[in-house]
Amino acid sequence: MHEAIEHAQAAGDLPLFEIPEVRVQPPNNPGFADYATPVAMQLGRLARKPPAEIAAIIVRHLPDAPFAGAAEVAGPGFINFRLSDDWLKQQVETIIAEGDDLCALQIGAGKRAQVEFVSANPTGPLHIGRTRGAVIGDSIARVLEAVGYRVEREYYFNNAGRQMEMLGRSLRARYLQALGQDAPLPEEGYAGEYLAEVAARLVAEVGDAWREADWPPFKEFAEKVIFEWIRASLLRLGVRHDVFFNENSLYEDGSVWRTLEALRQRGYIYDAPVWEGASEAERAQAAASGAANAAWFRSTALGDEKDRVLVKASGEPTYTLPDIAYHVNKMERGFDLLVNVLGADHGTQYKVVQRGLQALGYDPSRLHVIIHQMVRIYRGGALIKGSTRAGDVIPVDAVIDEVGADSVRYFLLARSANTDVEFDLDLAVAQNNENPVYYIQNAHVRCAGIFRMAEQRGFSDAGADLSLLGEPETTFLRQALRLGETLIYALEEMAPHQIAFFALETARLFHPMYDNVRVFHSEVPEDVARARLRFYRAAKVVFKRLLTLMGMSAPDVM
RNA sequence: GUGCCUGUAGCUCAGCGGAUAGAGCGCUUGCCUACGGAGCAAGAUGUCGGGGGUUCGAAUCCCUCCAGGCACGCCA
Repeated sequence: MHEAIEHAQAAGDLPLFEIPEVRVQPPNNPGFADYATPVAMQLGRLARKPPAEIAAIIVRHLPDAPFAGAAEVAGPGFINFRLSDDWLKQQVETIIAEGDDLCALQIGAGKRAQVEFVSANPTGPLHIGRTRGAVIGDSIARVLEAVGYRVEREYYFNNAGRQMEMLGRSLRARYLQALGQDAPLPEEGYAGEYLAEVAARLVAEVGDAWREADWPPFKEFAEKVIFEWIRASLLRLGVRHDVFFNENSLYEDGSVWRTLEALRQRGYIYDAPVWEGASEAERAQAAASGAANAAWFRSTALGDEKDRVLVKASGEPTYTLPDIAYHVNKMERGFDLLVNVLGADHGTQYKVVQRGLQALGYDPSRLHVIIHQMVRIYRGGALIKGSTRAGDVIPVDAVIDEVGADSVRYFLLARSANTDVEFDLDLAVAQNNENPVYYIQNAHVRCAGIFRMAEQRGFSDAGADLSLLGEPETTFLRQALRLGETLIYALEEMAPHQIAFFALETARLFHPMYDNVRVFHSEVPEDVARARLRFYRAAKVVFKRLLTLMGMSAPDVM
């Protein structure tokens, strides 16, 4: 397009002006065209001609391309394109040749990306909200891989601090209870049943030898077992992290304090009992309680509502300081692209980290954050709510047991990260046609079925003449080849749910066609059957690719 | 109260400043002796939360109001 406009300008058909970005995209209504561009209307003012006339000029200057059929002007000035049918039919061979790398792109070739996701502290089993982050993170990682990046999946965790101490103390109580002792759970301890499970395992391993032990060994044992659980749950969903990054290492290598020092040198740190913008009442209260100095981050200088404490009066850093140090660490590791998947409940916290990076002279836009909204679980129409601490959360393992890993992945993926997910267990448990997972997977199963039949009959697709394919097949191919632009869009918008919608649309085109385009039928001549079989080999590749991109299985039978 | 997210068909949700706003489920009416019926065909269904504005053009961008969610700790 760009070329055509330049060419038209060079030929004097259009006046000189700076050419804006040209969008070519499928129209809402596929009846109009395969691809269309409203560029002539955009140019109306710049070129001082009616859009329809501009469109006609551009069309005259369009370069030839093997895949394009005729371009035409329509409506108020749209330029419409059709893909050529011959070219589409030949794409069957391309699709088969590309196989599992179908529509792989080179956008990220030679570049490294890191995706940080899940990052749950090992205080309890993986629950559904974190699982949403797991699915989004792993799916965007798969998109990045598809467009050429080398991707590292990272999990950041903290196994020190007050929460982990509470975990150790809680397990200690459960352990003593398992030994028949009357030990109350600590206040604000972890009350979930799962710790009783951990305690039972501990008793099985050490008997009553730890009866007099303090909380630290209990913490370590709980951490070990819970991490095993979390990793196992993730693995069931096809999620595997390359790096588990321990917050503690940032203390060990001194980078936590170095980060504070760096901020201080840049004038972003001050020591005070209350922040500079505190109200009279807050000051009076602090003075009355004799509060000592804390180290404050002057984040208000970067647009924050209030300054944030980085080091408490006790001398301990808050969670925020190591978090900034961690992101500095990531910035320094030389990735070309950093992605961070967070739940909405961490959205505010993240902004402080972003300002920390900014204060240290980093460009915070190098770090792309996907913030996803909450998952609400319903059973029997009733909302199930709770916290890890209270222990009434459903571990995702139970959900996987009920509906299967593929369904969990699909349901958590097939929504924009910006919207809440209503996960209705009753609905998801019902394995009927309300579940789009089966609709998509069935497309793959049906392709596999054709090849089972072909094998039985000793029929091969070798030497197929693809020109015998018909209009339903080219319609399907037209859709399938949009995978490439779907990947680009998912990448640009950091919106992996696009893949889920694309897969459903593709299956939606497949099933009606399958009914009409039979391979083994008395009225289908052998050479047509051969071409169609070849076509279904490509279709099978398409669905395998789509399901794999979503981290789902591509079964041959269900 | 402040910040972020959301409001689109009966329900769950897509929708990238462009043409007649879409899909799944549900609903209505049909179809099936064929590679897996977890199927197929046809149909009905909309004040895009309300109101202003910008634009040749707004569900999309801006302002405002209403409604819901999340976050606002010297917790992590």
